[in-house]
Amino acid sequence: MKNIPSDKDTDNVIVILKMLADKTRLKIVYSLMSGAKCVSEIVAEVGESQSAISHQLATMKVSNLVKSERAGNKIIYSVADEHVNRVVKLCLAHAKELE
Amino acid sequence: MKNIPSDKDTDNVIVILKMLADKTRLKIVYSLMSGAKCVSEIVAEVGESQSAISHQLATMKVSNLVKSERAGNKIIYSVADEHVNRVVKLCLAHAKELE
DNA sequence: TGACAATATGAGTGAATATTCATATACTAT
DNA sequence: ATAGTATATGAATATTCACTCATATTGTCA
Repeated sequence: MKNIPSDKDTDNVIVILKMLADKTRLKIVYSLMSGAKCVSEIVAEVGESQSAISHQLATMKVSNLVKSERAGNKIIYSVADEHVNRVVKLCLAHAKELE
Repeated sequence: MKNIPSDKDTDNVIVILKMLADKTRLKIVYSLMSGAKCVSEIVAEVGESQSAISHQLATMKVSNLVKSERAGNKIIYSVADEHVNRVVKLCLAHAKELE
């Protein structure tokens, strides 16, 4: 790396990496990669408590990994940024090669 | 995501993401992305203590992010896997878009 | 061999954070 | 209004982990 990234860029990189580097949050992203879902659907797919999922969704939203929108009774979450999908897929390719 | 990744793949994804999601380790990778370097050079570039860098290099080696080779008095570290470079670059592209 | 340089490592401490539990808020339908 | 469903949130706890300090190891050179 010739041009060392700025501290600001570095901090932003760390935000997205830290968000994805947790099993619960990564599974949430897996779940949302096949389409937007409400919280209870995510809870069912990921298999953690409603509270744990809700807490994580809140931090992921603050970190701009997901966005949300109300639909009546429910809140629909979706992946906020195509980069998130690409990072996950790239890491999965890496993981496959380790097999 | 139609095919949910296996637990094993997921764990491996988390390993690489967790390794990169730390400022000291990310700076080490930045440093090594411009070429292999000995520990004291990395210490000088990253600006953390020799002990801190050495500890981190050890964990990064166990996690297969870097590899090392002795050259006389010194130990030369380098990035172990092209995926590492690509993940970092992709995240940097993401960071730039946030500006 | 002895002094020095480069790197590694073990123990201890402090900070960050993921989950649980209990409860609050917001919307729907009767 | 009331009950019920969906989601959010505050506090407390437990765990993880990055750094420091002190010291050990390994190699070089005179």
